[in-house]
Amino acid sequence: MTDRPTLALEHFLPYRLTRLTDAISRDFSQAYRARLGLTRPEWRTLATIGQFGMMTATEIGAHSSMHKTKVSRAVAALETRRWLVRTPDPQDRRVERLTLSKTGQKAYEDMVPVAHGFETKLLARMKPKERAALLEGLAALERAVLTD
Amino acid sequence: MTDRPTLALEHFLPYRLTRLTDAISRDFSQAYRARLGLTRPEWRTLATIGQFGMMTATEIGAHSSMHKTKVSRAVAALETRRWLVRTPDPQDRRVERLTLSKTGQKAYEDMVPVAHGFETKLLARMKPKERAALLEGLAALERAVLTD
DNA sequence: TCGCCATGGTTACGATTGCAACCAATTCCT
DNA sequence: AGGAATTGGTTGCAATCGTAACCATGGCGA
Repeated sequence: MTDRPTLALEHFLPYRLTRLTDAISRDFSQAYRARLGLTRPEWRTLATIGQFGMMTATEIGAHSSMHKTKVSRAVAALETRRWLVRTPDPQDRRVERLTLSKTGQKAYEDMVPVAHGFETKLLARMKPKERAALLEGLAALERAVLTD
Repeated sequence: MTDRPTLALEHFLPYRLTRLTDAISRDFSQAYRARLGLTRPEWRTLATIGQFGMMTATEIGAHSSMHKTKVSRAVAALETRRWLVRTPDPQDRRVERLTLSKTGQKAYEDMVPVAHGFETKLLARMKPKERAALLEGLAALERAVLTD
């Protein structure tokens, strides 16, 4: 009996991940898109500068896993919105030092509890043991995928 | 001491998921894109029909979590490639019954071990306990997110 | 110092995407 | 029976995205 080979899509790890990720980040983006009118790259840029303070565009890309064109456009959009200020680096005139404006900082501080709330509410729907398993498994997968 | 609120992006679940998913499905899509010249929606469509046999476009969308326009375009592409055949449903003339052609079936059968191999190799980089944790955690997250 | 490669960042372009509008066939309601 | 709402599927359009090309500046070796 040579069965035809089959693949159960619903058990296939890459598929499961994309489906989960699509659903979750769609839900989450609604939480801030409606409230702040931000696109996802803009949100990430805001989150990264908010977390680290002054940064360059390249650093933002490295830390938020975004392509540099995405960062460039997101920075431009946030600048138009006056949430972000560029100042040229006196040491190296290729570089722009990016910081949040007062308004941008305020927006960031408003956003943080929304993000935490979203995550908490999501994890609250799982049992403590499942939650622990998820976090352990994700950390291990990150080690397996994102390194070396 | 009222600290400013901060969010550590690298610990934030939606971000971790998108980063992992991006990396993994980029790697995987290279495995078949190079070999078969398929886009991701086309791959999913092939995988879904291959798994279930005859299907309608709507069913493919439901089972593979794809928007109907994506399915429609993927089906058209696979049809052009002659990997897929449409036959009108005699009961309901709105519906197209979609099946793989012999060539399409062959491509599917070639693809299945590649997919399994990819997944196995990925999971092999984790310890058995981590692997178990990941699968348990993902299942729980699916329950939490994709239902009700 | 001069030429060459590397780096920071932007832009042009083609491809992909989702939304909404649409067509055709069917079902529902009265 | 006959119009209204639903469903299966396709297409037009605007927005988004990644690749590659590009510009400007800086670093480095001879």
